[in-house]
Amino acid sequence: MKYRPATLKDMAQRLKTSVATISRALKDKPDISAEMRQKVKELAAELNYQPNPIALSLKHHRSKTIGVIIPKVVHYLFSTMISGILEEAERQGYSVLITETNQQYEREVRMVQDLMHGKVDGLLICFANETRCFDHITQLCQASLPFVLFDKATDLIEANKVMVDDYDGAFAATSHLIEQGYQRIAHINGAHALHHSQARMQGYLDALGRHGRQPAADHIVKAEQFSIEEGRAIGAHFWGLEHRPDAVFGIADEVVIGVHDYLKGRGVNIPREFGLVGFSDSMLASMVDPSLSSVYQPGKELGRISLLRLLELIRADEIDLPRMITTHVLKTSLIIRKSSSRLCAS
Amino acid sequence: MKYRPATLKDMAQRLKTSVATISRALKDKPDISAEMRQKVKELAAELNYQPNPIALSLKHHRSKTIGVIIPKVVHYLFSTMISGILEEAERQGYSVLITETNQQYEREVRMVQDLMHGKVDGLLICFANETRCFDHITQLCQASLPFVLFDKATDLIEANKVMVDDYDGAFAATSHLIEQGYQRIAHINGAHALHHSQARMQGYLDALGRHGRQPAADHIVKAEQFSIEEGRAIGAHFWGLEHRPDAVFGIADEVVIGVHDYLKGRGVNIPREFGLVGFSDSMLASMVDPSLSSVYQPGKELGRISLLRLLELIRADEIDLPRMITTHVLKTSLIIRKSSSRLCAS
DNA sequence: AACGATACCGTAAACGATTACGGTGGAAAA
DNA sequence: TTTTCCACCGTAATCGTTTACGGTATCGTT
Repeated sequence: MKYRPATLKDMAQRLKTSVATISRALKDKPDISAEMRQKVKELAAELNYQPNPIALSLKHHRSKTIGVIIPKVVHYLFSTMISGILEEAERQGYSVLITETNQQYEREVRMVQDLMHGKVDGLLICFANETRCFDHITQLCQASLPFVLFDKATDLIEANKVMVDDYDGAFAATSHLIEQGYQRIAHINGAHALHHSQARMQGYLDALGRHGRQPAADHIVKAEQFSIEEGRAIGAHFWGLEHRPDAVFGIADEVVIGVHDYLKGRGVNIPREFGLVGFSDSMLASMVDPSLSSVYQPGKELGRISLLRLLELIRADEIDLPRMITTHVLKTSLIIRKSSSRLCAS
Repeated sequence: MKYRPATLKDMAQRLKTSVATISRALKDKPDISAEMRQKVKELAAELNYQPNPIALSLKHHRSKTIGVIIPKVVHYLFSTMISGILEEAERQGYSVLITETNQQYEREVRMVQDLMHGKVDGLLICFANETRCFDHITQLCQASLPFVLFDKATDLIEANKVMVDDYDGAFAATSHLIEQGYQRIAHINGAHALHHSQARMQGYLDALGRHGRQPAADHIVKAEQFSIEEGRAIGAHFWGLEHRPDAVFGIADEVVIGVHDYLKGRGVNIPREFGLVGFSDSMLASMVDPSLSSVYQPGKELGRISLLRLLELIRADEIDLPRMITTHVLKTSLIIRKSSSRLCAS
């Protein structure tokens, strides 16, 4: 026999009154006698009454739920961002619906469309690496559903964004390698359509440029999966070059650790013969030996800020304020470890 | 000017008919002329009509959403389980609401109670380490909301569970250390109220027992946070003992890696002087040097199975089938790496 | 005594969808 | 011509809440 949670109607019948009275008594609205108010509250407590959130959603046109679309869950930075989102969402009284695209564009589109039609009050989107076309985001705008692009975004579209300062982080990382005396600094980057790939590449180039350098063409390679495995292959590529680089700044820790692992296997001395700097400061960075220098991204903060920005948009809609489009940029910081500390190590 | 998604009513007005006709036309129910059906479908396509999921939830008393309560998101095994849940949920047409307890009992209780009242059709719960009292689960039963305990559970309560074979994994790990010739095998375990701590401890003890051994009292320590930091302290503890152990089997990779790190810092040779086996086969295990042997847990599969079991319960409720209480146990497997391979390494 | 004010409570519409039921029209059967 | 029957469509209830509005009783006022 299935238990059914108590409703206003149930209580109205028990007290031989109307649902309106019950509702007002519980919400301390006027026009209710003290006596009635008490009876209702006692009954509500006895039945452990809780207003049905679905009925409320239908009435108020808001579900107090936001959706998160993210490429991967099993990923240090992404899960950290999720954690930041969850923490702040709980504080703000919102539930969080999470979907994982697995870096597939087609799933990303499907998930946006699925969440668009009333299930959530707003969307937090982190693009898949594959994503090149942004029609699904245009649809979102047309549906006037509030959303924020976080971490991964693009310049090709005008929208609210919360990101880390990729350019600055890359610039700092490359400058650091230069200061440590490395001469031929290579770069591993990603898909060009994504803002952060582009920005990190630019930071790398500008840091070199400031010192009057230019990278060799084959010293810049584009990663696809960003896996450790792929990193090993890239390491082999670099090591096999005639004009071999003596350092690498890579766009993601995993792929740099792959290079790290390959070089270690070849008996290359890190950091003396070869310098390495990654991006993200994942948990792995401090665990590999020699430990990997990396650009720290404030993942939790990024999640938190993204959610807060989304709630701003949602609340602005509720009171019919005009929407402002902003881009938040969070500072990165370079964590220097052994893999690039040639001067101290010598 | 806020855009409002199209409703049945909107379409009824445009076509000068009733909402009932629209609804039936779209769902290919009888009693609708072919002509009308086509007109409706064309309009629906034009307006990009999607039924409001909230209205459907209210009508059908089910939200097609399940809730997941998990201790941590930034955690290899947990996030892997989440990924498994998400993948299968999408396949089954369910949305997933995720909350993070941060290992705090009080938040776990709050989240169960929050999700209990209609927001979700069922709950997937992984206990926090702190959890000793199970009144909130009792409440869940009373509310007759379907739920499944996964990974972390307890024998103190009768409920549907999906877990890995902790006992077997611990037994295999300890037996392996014995075979490798280690003499004084210590153990790091966790809170006793949790099933998996208990089972792993028992597997450890039984494996020793089968070889006629008994652990020294100070060779079994209880971890609290399961952090790398705590592991270092535990490593120091073991190393400082008069009757020092020569191997450790620990209940979680992180804490064992802490020991690993401490010993490495002391210049201890792993695996020759000291053997190590962890539990979970986290990403770290293969990355540390020497690599850490660990008991692999099929996290993704565990998430998948848990979700499928929950849906079974939900669907049984819908057609008023009696509920069966079951416990699923998934096999673990020992991944042997360098940290315990003394025989090969010699 | 008649009227107005106040306190208290019920009725009903609304949110968006589904669905049992009733009604209307026209064509075929009697 | 009348009855029957089917095709087609609308009305209304329902899910659980909120809330504008209307109604009634009781009191005090003139």
